[in-house]
Amino acid sequence: MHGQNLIKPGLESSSSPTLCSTQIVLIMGRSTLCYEKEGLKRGPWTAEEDQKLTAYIQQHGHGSWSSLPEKAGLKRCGKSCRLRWINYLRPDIKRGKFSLREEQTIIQLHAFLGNRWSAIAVHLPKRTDNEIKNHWNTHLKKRLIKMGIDPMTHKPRIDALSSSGHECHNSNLNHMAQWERARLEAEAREAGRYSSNKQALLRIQPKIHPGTDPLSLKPRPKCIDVLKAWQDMVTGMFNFPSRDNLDSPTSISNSPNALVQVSTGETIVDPNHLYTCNELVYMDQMQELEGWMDEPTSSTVALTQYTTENLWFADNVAAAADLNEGSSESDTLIGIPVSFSSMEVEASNGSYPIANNGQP
DNA sequence: AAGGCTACCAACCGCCACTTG
DNA sequence: ACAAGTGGCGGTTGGTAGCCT
Repeated sequence: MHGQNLIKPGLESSSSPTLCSTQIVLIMGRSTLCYEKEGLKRGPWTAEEDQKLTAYIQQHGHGSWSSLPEKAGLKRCGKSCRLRWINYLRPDIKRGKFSLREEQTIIQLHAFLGNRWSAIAVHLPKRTDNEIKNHWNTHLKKRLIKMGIDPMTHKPRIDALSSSGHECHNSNLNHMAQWERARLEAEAREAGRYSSNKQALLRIQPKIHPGTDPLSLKPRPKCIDVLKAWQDMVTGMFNFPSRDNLDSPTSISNSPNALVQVSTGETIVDPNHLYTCNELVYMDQMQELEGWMDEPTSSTVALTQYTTENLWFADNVAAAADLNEGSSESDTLIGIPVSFSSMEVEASNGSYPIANNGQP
Protein backbone atom coordinates (compact mmCIF):
# COMPACT_ATOMS: atom_id res chain seq x y z
CA MET A 1 0.00 0.00 0.00
CA HIS A 2 1.11 3.47 -0.56
CA GLY A 3 0.07 4.81 2.80
CA GLN A 4 2.82 5.68 5.18
CA ASN A 5 0.95 5.09 8.41
CA LEU A 6 -0.87 1.95 7.77
CA ILE A 7 -1.29 0.51 11.20
CA LYS A 8 -4.92 -0.36 11.03
CA PRO A 9 -7.27 1.23 13.50
CA GLY A 10 -7.64 -1.29 16.21
CA LEU A 11 -4.13 -2.57 15.96
CA GLU A 12 -2.44 0.55 17.20
CA SER A 13 -3.92 0.53 20.65
CA SER A 14 -3.69 -2.16 23.26
CA SER A 15 -7.26 -1.44 24.19
CA SER A 16 -8.48 -2.46 20.82
CA PRO A 17 -10.52 -5.63 20.59
CA THR A 18 -8.79 -6.43 17.30
CA LEU A 19 -5.45 -6.41 18.99
CA CYS A 20 -6.51 -9.14 21.34
CA SER A 21 -6.07 -11.77 18.70
CA THR A 22 -2.71 -10.30 17.79
CA GLN A 23 -1.65 -10.40 21.38
CA ILE A 24 -2.66 -14.02 21.64
CA VAL A 25 -0.54 -14.75 18.64
CA LEU A 26 2.42 -12.99 20.23
CA ILE A 27 1.97 -14.83 23.49
CA MET A 28 2.17 -18.06 21.55
CA GLY A 29 5.45 -16.83 20.18
CA ARG A 30 4.16 -16.82 16.69
CA SER A 31 4.46 -13.67 14.68
CA THR A 32 2.90 -13.57 11.27
CA LEU A 33 2.27 -9.88 10.92
CA CYS A 34 4.89 -7.61 9.47
CA TYR A 35 3.92 -4.53 11.41
CA GLU A 36 4.50 -6.23 14.72
CA LYS A 37 8.20 -5.68 14.39
CA GLU A 38 9.37 -2.21 15.17
CA GLY A 39 11.33 -0.24 12.66
CA LEU A 40 10.17 -2.19 9.66
CA LYS A 41 9.39 -0.06 6.69
CA ARG A 42 6.17 -0.37 4.78
CA GLY A 43 4.63 1.22 1.75
CA PRO A 44 6.19 1.82 -1.64
CA TRP A 45 9.63 0.46 -2.32
CA THR A 46 12.44 2.84 -3.14
CA ALA A 47 14.88 2.27 -5.98
CA GLU A 48 17.57 1.68 -3.41
CA GLU A 49 15.58 -1.05 -1.70
CA ASP A 50 14.83 -2.65 -5.03
CA GLN A 51 18.50 -2.62 -5.88
CA LYS A 52 19.43 -4.18 -2.55
CA LEU A 53 16.85 -6.92 -2.85
CA THR A 54 17.70 -7.70 -6.44
CA ALA A 55 21.41 -7.78 -5.79
CA TYR A 56 21.01 -10.05 -2.81
CA ILE A 57 18.75 -12.54 -4.55
CA GLN A 58 20.87 -12.61 -7.66
CA GLN A 59 23.89 -13.39 -5.57
CA HIS A 60 22.48 -15.73 -2.95
CA GLY A 61 19.01 -16.71 -4.05
CA HIS A 62 16.16 -15.80 -1.78
CA GLY A 63 16.57 -18.73 0.59
CA SER A 64 14.42 -18.16 3.63
CA TRP A 65 12.31 -15.10 3.06
CA SER A 66 12.01 -14.42 6.75
CA SER A 67 15.73 -14.08 7.21
CA LEU A 68 16.39 -12.40 3.89
CA PRO A 69 15.66 -8.78 4.89
CA GLU A 70 18.29 -8.78 7.60
CA LYS A 71 20.87 -10.42 5.39
CA ALA A 72 20.10 -8.07 2.54
CA GLY A 73 20.16 -5.01 4.77
CA LEU A 74 16.52 -4.22 4.28
CA LYS A 75 14.15 -2.93 6.90
CA ARG A 76 11.23 -4.86 5.52
CA CYS A 77 9.48 -8.00 6.54
CA GLY A 78 10.19 -11.14 4.58
CA LYS A 79 6.71 -11.30 3.26
CA SER A 80 7.01 -7.85 1.79
CA CYS A 81 10.34 -8.77 0.17
CA ARG A 82 8.86 -11.90 -1.32
CA LEU A 83 5.95 -10.00 -2.75
CA ARG A 84 8.14 -7.30 -4.18
CA TRP A 85 10.39 -9.84 -5.85
CA ILE A 86 7.65 -12.05 -7.21
CA ASN A 87 5.39 -9.30 -8.43
CA TYR A 88 7.85 -6.72 -9.60
CA LEU A 89 11.57 -7.37 -9.53
CA ARG A 90 11.79 -10.89 -10.88
CA PRO A 91 13.63 -10.69 -14.21
CA ASP A 92 11.28 -13.00 -16.09
CA ILE A 93 8.25 -10.79 -15.72
CA LYS A 94 6.55 -9.29 -18.68
CA ARG A 95 5.10 -5.95 -17.76
CA GLY A 96 2.83 -3.58 -19.57
CA LYS A 97 -0.34 -3.93 -21.49
CA PHE A 98 -1.96 -7.31 -21.83
CA SER A 99 -2.26 -8.51 -25.38
CA LEU A 100 -5.66 -9.48 -26.59
CA ARG A 101 -4.63 -13.07 -26.72
CA GLU A 102 -3.56 -12.94 -23.12
CA GLU A 103 -6.91 -11.47 -22.21
CA GLN A 104 -8.64 -14.19 -24.12
CA THR A 105 -6.66 -16.81 -22.26
CA ILE A 106 -7.46 -15.29 -18.91
CA ILE A 107 -11.15 -15.23 -19.64
CA GLN A 108 -11.14 -18.82 -20.79
CA LEU A 109 -9.21 -20.01 -17.79
CA HIS A 110 -11.29 -17.99 -15.39
CA ALA A 111 -14.39 -19.63 -16.75
CA PHE A 112 -13.12 -22.96 -15.52
CA LEU A 113 -10.84 -22.16 -12.64
CA GLY A 114 -12.63 -19.22 -11.10
CA ASN A 115 -10.62 -16.79 -9.02
CA ARG A 116 -7.69 -19.12 -8.77
CA TRP A 117 -5.22 -16.59 -10.01
CA SER A 118 -2.13 -18.60 -9.33
CA ALA A 119 -3.49 -21.48 -11.38
CA ILE A 120 -4.35 -19.08 -14.17
CA ALA A 121 -0.91 -17.50 -13.94
CA VAL A 122 0.64 -20.90 -14.65
CA HIS A 123 -0.67 -20.53 -18.19
CA LEU A 124 0.69 -17.03 -18.58
CA PRO A 125 4.23 -17.68 -17.42
CA LYS A 126 5.51 -14.13 -17.59
CA ARG A 127 2.56 -12.61 -15.80
CA THR A 128 2.06 -12.64 -12.07
CA ASP A 129 -1.10 -13.75 -10.39
CA ASN A 130 -1.42 -10.30 -8.87
CA GLU A 131 -1.21 -8.64 -12.24
CA ILE A 132 -3.74 -11.01 -13.73
CA LYS A 133 -6.06 -10.49 -10.81
CA ASN A 134 -5.80 -6.72 -11.13
CA HIS A 135 -6.39 -6.86 -14.86
CA TRP A 136 -9.40 -9.06 -14.37
CA ASN A 137 -10.92 -6.79 -11.74
CA THR A 138 -10.30 -3.58 -13.62
CA HIS A 139 -10.91 -4.59 -17.22
CA LEU A 140 -12.11 -8.04 -18.10
CA LYS A 141 -14.86 -8.35 -15.53
CA LYS A 142 -16.42 -5.15 -16.76
CA ARG A 143 -16.26 -6.24 -20.36
CA LEU A 144 -18.07 -9.47 -19.64
CA ILE A 145 -20.74 -7.59 -17.74
CA LYS A 146 -21.12 -5.28 -20.71
CA MET A 147 -21.67 -8.33 -22.86
CA GLY A 148 -24.39 -9.54 -20.56
CA ILE A 149 -22.24 -12.37 -19.28
CA ASP A 150 -21.96 -13.02 -15.59
CA PRO A 151 -18.24 -12.70 -14.86
CA MET A 152 -18.41 -15.29 -12.11
CA THR A 153 -20.34 -18.01 -13.90
CA HIS A 154 -19.39 -16.99 -17.44
CA LYS A 155 -22.94 -17.68 -18.43
CA PRO A 156 -25.37 -15.23 -19.89
CA ARG A 157 -26.84 -13.36 -16.98
CA ILE A 158 -30.29 -14.44 -15.94
CA ASP A 159 -31.69 -11.00 -16.56
CA ALA A 160 -30.28 -11.19 -20.06
CA LEU A 161 -32.15 -14.35 -20.91
CA SER A 162 -35.36 -13.76 -22.71
CA SER A 163 -36.80 -17.23 -22.50
CA SER A 164 -36.68 -20.26 -20.25
CA GLY A 165 -35.69 -22.80 -22.83
CA HIS A 166 -32.03 -22.74 -22.06
CA GLU A 167 -31.86 -24.84 -18.96
CA CYS A 168 -30.71 -27.86 -20.86
CA HIS A 169 -28.08 -25.78 -22.55
CA ASN A 170 -26.83 -24.39 -19.27
CA SER A 171 -26.72 -27.86 -17.85
CA ASN A 172 -24.53 -28.91 -20.73
CA LEU A 173 -22.30 -25.94 -20.17
CA ASN A 174 -21.87 -27.08 -16.60
CA HIS A 175 -20.81 -30.50 -17.77
CA MET A 176 -18.33 -28.97 -20.12
CA ALA A 177 -17.03 -26.71 -17.42
CA GLN A 178 -16.51 -29.61 -15.06
CA TRP A 179 -14.53 -31.55 -17.61
CA GLU A 180 -12.48 -28.60 -18.58
CA ARG A 181 -11.85 -27.55 -15.01
CA ALA A 182 -10.48 -30.96 -14.21
CA ARG A 183 -8.27 -30.83 -17.25
CA LEU A 184 -6.90 -27.40 -16.44
CA GLU A 185 -6.25 -28.32 -12.84
CA ALA A 186 -4.32 -31.34 -13.99
CA GLU A 187 -2.44 -29.11 -16.35
CA ALA A 188 -1.56 -26.69 -13.61
CA ARG A 189 -0.26 -29.55 -11.51
CA GLU A 190 1.81 -30.79 -14.39
CA ALA A 191 3.21 -27.34 -14.94
CA GLY A 192 4.24 -27.24 -11.32
CA ARG A 193 5.76 -30.69 -11.46
CA TYR A 194 7.86 -29.83 -14.46
CA SER A 195 8.45 -26.23 -13.51
CA SER A 196 12.16 -26.47 -14.17
CA ASN A 197 11.29 -25.39 -17.65
CA LYS A 198 9.96 -21.91 -17.15
CA GLN A 199 8.21 -21.78 -20.46
CA ALA A 200 6.34 -24.91 -19.54
CA LEU A 201 7.53 -26.36 -22.76
CA LEU A 202 8.54 -29.93 -22.32
CA ARG A 203 10.12 -32.64 -24.26
CA ILE A 204 8.35 -35.92 -23.92
CA GLN A 205 10.28 -38.13 -21.56
CA PRO A 206 9.58 -41.76 -20.83
CA LYS A 207 8.95 -40.90 -17.20
CA ILE A 208 6.03 -38.80 -18.16
CA HIS A 209 4.23 -41.68 -19.70
CA PRO A 210 5.91 -44.64 -18.12
CA GLY A 211 5.84 -47.61 -20.38
CA THR A 212 4.05 -45.68 -23.03
CA ASP A 213 5.45 -45.31 -26.47
CA PRO A 214 4.17 -41.96 -27.61
CA LEU A 215 4.04 -43.21 -31.13
CA SER A 216 1.68 -45.94 -30.19
CA LEU A 217 -1.04 -43.76 -28.77
CA LYS A 218 -4.42 -45.00 -29.78
CA PRO A 219 -6.86 -43.04 -31.90
CA ARG A 220 -8.39 -40.06 -30.29
CA PRO A 221 -11.85 -40.46 -28.81
CA LYS A 222 -14.55 -38.46 -30.50
CA CYS A 223 -15.65 -36.74 -27.33
CA ILE A 224 -12.34 -34.93 -27.21
CA ASP A 225 -13.24 -33.27 -30.46
CA VAL A 226 -16.39 -31.99 -28.89
CA LEU A 227 -14.46 -30.76 -25.93
CA LYS A 228 -12.10 -29.01 -28.26
CA ALA A 229 -15.05 -27.55 -30.08
CA TRP A 230 -16.23 -26.11 -26.81
CA GLN A 231 -12.84 -24.59 -26.19
CA ASP A 232 -12.74 -23.17 -29.66
CA MET A 233 -16.16 -21.72 -29.30
CA VAL A 234 -15.19 -19.88 -26.17
CA THR A 235 -11.99 -18.86 -27.89
CA GLY A 236 -14.03 -17.69 -30.81
CA MET A 237 -16.10 -15.53 -28.54
CA PHE A 238 -13.00 -13.48 -28.03
CA ASN A 239 -11.49 -13.68 -31.44
CA PHE A 240 -10.11 -10.40 -32.52
CA PRO A 241 -9.44 -8.79 -35.83
CA SER A 242 -5.95 -8.57 -37.17
CA ARG A 243 -5.06 -5.62 -35.01
CA ASP A 244 -4.43 -8.17 -32.33
CA ASN A 245 -0.69 -8.03 -32.21
CA LEU A 246 -0.48 -11.54 -30.79
CA ASP A 247 2.85 -10.56 -29.45
CA SER A 248 2.45 -12.65 -26.41
CA PRO A 249 1.79 -16.27 -27.20
CA THR A 250 2.28 -16.92 -23.56
CA SER A 251 -0.58 -19.25 -23.05
CA ILE A 252 0.29 -22.82 -23.65
CA SER A 253 -3.38 -23.53 -23.81
CA ASN A 254 -3.82 -21.52 -26.94
CA SER A 255 -2.65 -24.32 -29.12
CA PRO A 256 -3.32 -27.39 -27.18
CA ASN A 257 -3.75 -29.63 -30.16
CA ALA A 258 -1.05 -28.48 -32.44
CA LEU A 259 -0.04 -31.96 -33.46
CA VAL A 260 -3.33 -33.69 -33.36
CA GLN A 261 -4.63 -34.71 -36.73
CA VAL A 262 -8.21 -34.05 -36.06
CA SER A 263 -9.85 -35.07 -39.27
CA THR A 264 -8.68 -38.65 -39.16
CA GLY A 265 -8.85 -39.09 -35.44
CA GLU A 266 -5.18 -40.02 -35.37
CA THR A 267 -2.75 -38.66 -32.86
CA ILE A 268 0.65 -37.83 -34.16
CA VAL A 269 3.43 -37.44 -31.70
CA ASP A 270 6.74 -36.15 -32.84
CA PRO A 271 9.47 -37.20 -30.41
CA ASN A 272 11.63 -34.31 -31.56
CA HIS A 273 8.97 -31.72 -30.98
CA LEU A 274 8.57 -29.59 -27.87
CA TYR A 275 5.25 -30.30 -26.29
CA THR A 276 3.39 -28.03 -23.98
CA CYS A 277 2.04 -29.18 -20.68
CA ASN A 278 -1.37 -28.82 -22.17
CA GLU A 279 -0.55 -31.24 -24.90
CA LEU A 280 0.89 -33.77 -22.53
CA VAL A 281 -2.01 -33.69 -20.15
CA TYR A 282 -4.31 -33.74 -23.09
CA MET A 283 -2.78 -36.92 -24.43
CA ASP A 284 -2.77 -38.39 -20.97
CA GLN A 285 -6.46 -37.72 -20.64
CA MET A 286 -7.17 -39.09 -24.05
CA GLN A 287 -5.98 -42.44 -22.89
CA GLU A 288 -7.98 -42.23 -19.70
CA LEU A 289 -11.07 -41.23 -21.58
CA GLU A 290 -10.80 -44.13 -23.91
CA GLY A 291 -11.77 -46.32 -21.02
CA TRP A 292 -14.62 -44.11 -20.07
CA MET A 293 -15.95 -43.97 -23.57
CA ASP A 294 -16.54 -47.70 -23.55
CA GLU A 295 -19.33 -46.95 -21.15
CA PRO A 296 -20.91 -43.61 -21.95
CA THR A 297 -21.78 -41.57 -18.90
CA SER A 298 -24.25 -38.78 -18.59
CA SER A 299 -21.35 -36.40 -18.96
CA THR A 300 -20.17 -37.83 -22.23
CA VAL A 301 -23.72 -37.86 -23.49
CA ALA A 302 -24.03 -34.24 -22.51
CA LEU A 303 -20.84 -33.48 -24.35
CA THR A 304 -22.13 -34.83 -27.58
CA GLN A 305 -25.55 -33.28 -27.18
CA TYR A 306 -23.98 -29.96 -26.49
CA THR A 307 -22.71 -29.41 -29.97
CA THR A 308 -26.15 -29.37 -31.48
CA GLU A 309 -27.41 -26.80 -29.06
CA ASN A 310 -24.66 -24.30 -28.77
CA LEU A 311 -25.75 -21.89 -31.44
CA TRP A 312 -28.04 -20.24 -28.99
CA PHE A 313 -25.09 -19.29 -26.87
CA ALA A 314 -23.24 -17.88 -29.84
CA ASP A 315 -26.30 -15.89 -30.80
CA ASN A 316 -26.44 -14.37 -27.37
CA VAL A 317 -22.83 -13.37 -27.44
CA ALA A 318 -23.20 -11.96 -30.92
CA ALA A 319 -26.15 -9.94 -29.72
CA ALA A 320 -24.07 -8.64 -26.87
CA ALA A 321 -21.44 -7.66 -29.37
CA ASP A 322 -24.01 -5.69 -31.34
CA LEU A 323 -25.09 -3.91 -28.21
CA ASN A 324 -21.53 -3.19 -27.48
CA GLU A 325 -20.92 -1.56 -30.80
CA GLY A 326 -20.10 2.09 -30.46
CA SER A 327 -18.69 1.58 -27.04
CA SER A 328 -16.10 4.10 -26.07
CA GLU A 329 -13.71 1.35 -25.18
CA SER A 330 -11.52 0.93 -28.18
CA ASP A 331 -10.37 -2.55 -27.37
CA THR A 332 -13.74 -3.95 -26.57
CA LEU A 333 -13.90 -7.64 -27.06
CA ILE A 334 -16.16 -9.49 -29.25
CA GLY A 335 -16.81 -11.33 -32.40
CA ILE A 336 -18.06 -14.74 -33.18
CA PRO A 337 -15.99 -16.31 -35.90
CA VAL A 338 -17.78 -16.60 -39.19
CA SER A 339 -16.82 -20.22 -39.26
CA PHE A 340 -18.66 -20.99 -36.09
CA SER A 341 -21.56 -22.73 -37.70
CA SER A 342 -19.39 -24.96 -39.80
CA MET A 343 -17.27 -25.70 -36.80
CA GLU A 344 -20.32 -26.79 -34.91
CA VAL A 345 -21.43 -29.10 -37.67
CA GLU A 346 -18.01 -30.59 -38.10
CA ALA A 347 -17.59 -30.98 -34.40
CA SER A 348 -20.72 -33.02 -34.24
CA ASN A 349 -19.20 -35.23 -36.88
CA GLY A 350 -16.16 -35.74 -34.76
CA SER A 351 -13.96 -33.42 -36.75
CA TYR A 352 -13.59 -29.68 -36.96
CA PRO A 353 -11.15 -27.17 -38.27
CA ILE A 354 -8.19 -26.43 -36.07
CA ALA A 355 -8.57 -23.07 -34.41
CA ASN A 356 -6.93 -20.07 -35.97
CA ASN A 357 -4.52 -19.83 -33.14
CA GLY A 358 -3.57 -23.44 -33.45
CA GLN A 359 -0.48 -24.59 -35.19
CA PRO A 360 -0.65 -26.12 -38.62
C1' DA B 1 -7.78 26.60 -12.37
C1' DA B 2 -9.83 23.75 -9.06
C1' DG B 3 -12.39 20.24 -7.24
C1' DG B 4 -14.64 15.79 -7.94
C1' DC B 5 -14.63 11.38 -9.88
C1' DT B 6 -12.77 7.16 -11.69
C1' DA B 7 -9.37 3.78 -13.05
C1' DC B 8 -5.32 1.63 -12.08
C1' DC B 9 -2.28 -1.28 -9.55
C1' DA B 10 1.33 -1.89 -5.89
C1' DA B 11 1.15 -3.41 -1.57
C1' DC B 12 -1.02 -5.08 2.34
C1' DC B 13 -3.91 -8.32 5.31
C1' DG B 14 -5.71 -12.56 6.88
C1' DC B 15 -6.14 -17.10 6.21
C1' DC B 16 -4.63 -21.67 5.15
C1' DA B 17 -1.60 -25.61 4.13
C1' DC B 18 2.57 -27.47 4.70
C1' DT B 19 7.00 -28.19 7.07
C1' DT B 20 9.87 -28.48 11.00
C1' DG B 21 11.34 -29.46 15.61
C1' DA C 1 0.65 -35.28 18.37
C1' DC C 2 1.32 -30.71 18.72
C1' DA C 3 2.92 -25.92 18.33
C1' DA C 4 5.64 -22.83 15.84
C1' DG C 5 7.42 -21.20 11.61
C1' DT C 6 7.06 -20.34 6.77
C1' DG C 7 5.36 -19.69 2.19
C1' DG C 8 1.62 -18.98 -0.76
C1' DC C 9 -2.89 -17.44 -2.07
C1' DG C 10 -7.07 -14.55 -2.72
C1' DG C 11 -9.34 -10.42 -1.27
C1' DT C 12 -8.94 -5.73 -0.32
C1' DT C 13 -7.10 -1.12 0.31
C1' DG C 14 -5.75 3.39 -0.77
C1' DG C 15 -2.32 6.59 -3.12
C1' DT C 16 -1.64 8.38 -7.63
C1' DA C 17 -2.71 9.86 -12.17
C1' DG C 18 -5.72 11.29 -15.45
C1' DC C 19 -10.11 12.73 -16.98
C1' DC C 20 -14.31 15.40 -16.50
C1' DT C 21 -17.17 19.20 -15.09
